[in-house]
Amino acid sequence: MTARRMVVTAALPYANGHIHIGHLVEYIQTDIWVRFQKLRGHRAIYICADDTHGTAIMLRARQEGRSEEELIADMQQAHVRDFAGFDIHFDNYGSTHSQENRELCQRFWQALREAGLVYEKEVEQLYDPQAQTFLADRFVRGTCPRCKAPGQYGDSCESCGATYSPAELIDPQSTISGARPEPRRAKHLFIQIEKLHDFLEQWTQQDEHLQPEVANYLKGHFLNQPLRDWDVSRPAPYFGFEIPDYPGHYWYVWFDAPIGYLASTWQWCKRHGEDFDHWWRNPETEIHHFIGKDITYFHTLFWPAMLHVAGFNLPTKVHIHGFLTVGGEKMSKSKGTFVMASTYLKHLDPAYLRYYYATKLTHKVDDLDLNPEEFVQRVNADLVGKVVNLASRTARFAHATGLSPTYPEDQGLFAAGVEQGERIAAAYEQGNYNQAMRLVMELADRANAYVESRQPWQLAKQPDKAQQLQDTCTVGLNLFRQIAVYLAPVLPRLAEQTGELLGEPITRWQQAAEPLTGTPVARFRHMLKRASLEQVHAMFEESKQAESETSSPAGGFQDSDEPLRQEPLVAEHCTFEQFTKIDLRVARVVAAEDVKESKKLLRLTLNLGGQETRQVLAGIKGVYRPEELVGQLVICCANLQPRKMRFGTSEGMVLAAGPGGKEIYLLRPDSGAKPGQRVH
RNA sequence: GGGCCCGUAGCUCAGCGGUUAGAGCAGGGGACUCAUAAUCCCUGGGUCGCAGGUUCGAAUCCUGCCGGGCCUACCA
Repeated sequence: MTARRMVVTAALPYANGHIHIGHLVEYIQTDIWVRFQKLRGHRAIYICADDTHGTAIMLRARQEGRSEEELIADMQQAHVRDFAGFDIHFDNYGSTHSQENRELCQRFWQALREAGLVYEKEVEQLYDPQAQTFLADRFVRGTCPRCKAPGQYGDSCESCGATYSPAELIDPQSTISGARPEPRRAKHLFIQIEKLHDFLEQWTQQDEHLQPEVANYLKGHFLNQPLRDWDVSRPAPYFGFEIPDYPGHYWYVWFDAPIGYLASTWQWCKRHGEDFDHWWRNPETEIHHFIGKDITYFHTLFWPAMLHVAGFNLPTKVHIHGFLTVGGEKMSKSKGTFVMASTYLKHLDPAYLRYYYATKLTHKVDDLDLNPEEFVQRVNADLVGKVVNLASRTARFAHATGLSPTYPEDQGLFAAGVEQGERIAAAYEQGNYNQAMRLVMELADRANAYVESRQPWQLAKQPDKAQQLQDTCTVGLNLFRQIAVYLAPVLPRLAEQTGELLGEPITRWQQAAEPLTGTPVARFRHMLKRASLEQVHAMFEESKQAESETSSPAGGFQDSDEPLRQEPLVAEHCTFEQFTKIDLRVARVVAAEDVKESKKLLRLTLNLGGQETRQVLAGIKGVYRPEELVGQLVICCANLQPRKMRFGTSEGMVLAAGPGGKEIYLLRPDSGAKPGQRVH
């Protein structure tokens, strides 16, 4: 087997937030892959960095009254600590705000210029005169020009799905300062990526650089039409690298972020006396990117295009994974399932999560579900019950004697395990960790059955069976060690403990094929505690509390100012007269049904007392089920102009708070209120 | 609106054109007691979302429908 050389990367975490268990899917997946490759004797380096540039960082630093550099340094420290807590080992963890990255950006830029792909164009963008910055679409909120829903983002309406430009919003507001943004024209630089269309068509569709579903997606969605030019510059103020030949403008964060992969590799090369070109400009070197499906576009179109033009290695493979759900649902801050890495570590062993993710990860883009009951049960049944138990039930008997001088007859179990090892390795290589874990557990099952059949606890009672006892334990411990080698990429600590128990560190895959004999066995020590559902729930509980504490104090309740930043207070007063024009009434939901064709709507029939009813189409399907609403009292606007919608006419609206999506909270009157009563 | 993915036992999933559809866990019965109430043996359970089509043969390929998730680029 010739040693391969590979650069392996995980996506660069953004320096605007902490690492959570969703992020960890990727970092653990990548860590397992790199550890596996190293164990197999290949030269693989795990490269990552903090992604530090962009408007969001600039604004946050401003808000916290410190420099961007301070902010990103702190965040990097936190990230590195979180990763280390999960045994995620990077060969180099850099930052996109590094000298190496600046130089490399310059190199890419020059190549793009020389290829004639860069041109200047004037664009109109909203500008916040108070914060003195241009506003990305998501920093602008206003009323949808089509359906008049308030509080919509600058690019599209969550309520009716309309898309538009931020300039078309009614009463737009900056979510940063609350000021009314004004359209301003500014010059930007664009890259004509369409000129590389043929190259990208080829690269994405050939040689399995991408999973088939991803290749299809790109083909059907982007490559079937001209590729739009990519806006890669941002006018000052912006936190990033200023473009040397275009003063006052900065590279857009997505331009310099992937270049950070190279910059971080370069740092590693400098520290180890390696030749950078050897790692990034050499057809023998494999480049593997692990990313989430949300950033597919950047890594499969822009990024190969940039590498191609600048003359660096193209990715050998982009491994794309899905998102984490918890209990079948999106992670939610209010439910406490949005768990930070540091919170997890306070309650549970990192090995649990590494193993659990491994049992769920495949080469596909599918989402991965963390089911709390299954999590506990899997970890306990597989790791504690089957694997660690093997050592636990044999090591004690072998402590006094050590292992037998020659490897005993074992009914071919060890040899079968060696053979299984090739299947396990293939599964790891393909990213089918779930399959690898299943194959390993088969071995553990067989090993436990072996111990059961030899009954070492009976042998121990009979002095004349000492040799049989030693032989049985020698087999049991060697089978255990074989498993520990196969699990080493997932469970590095277990591999270490196994090395200590049997006196030989685990460093090579090949060790699984070389039984240990005649060596001492150390005193057995617990390797892994059992997990409990209570711990998992305690973790969720703390995650809930953490959410409300993150914000600035207001009175004794410490409510977050996040909602206000999302939807700033309306500056203009309304007169009492204006207020009374809105006829708000208590109403009872007398019927509720699903509007099948719609993603969001429920059809509610409201009774306002007596025979007075209103049919209302409410966008609350994602949160409320029809049956739970029937009979409930709500507040409705009774004199709202009826509105024709695709599924019928809506004759009013029910009042609710929250930004939308899963966060919708219906207003309900206190007990005693009667349908038809007016709200004053 | 367009697109991508998924829908197989209670749960998580494997199988993706060829013998009576599999695994782990959960459930039921038994054994054992060395081990972190761990382990071992036996066992019940599925019209492979629905409807058509292609084929000697379909969970597996094609079409449509239903249900779920996600994406929809100058957003990070």
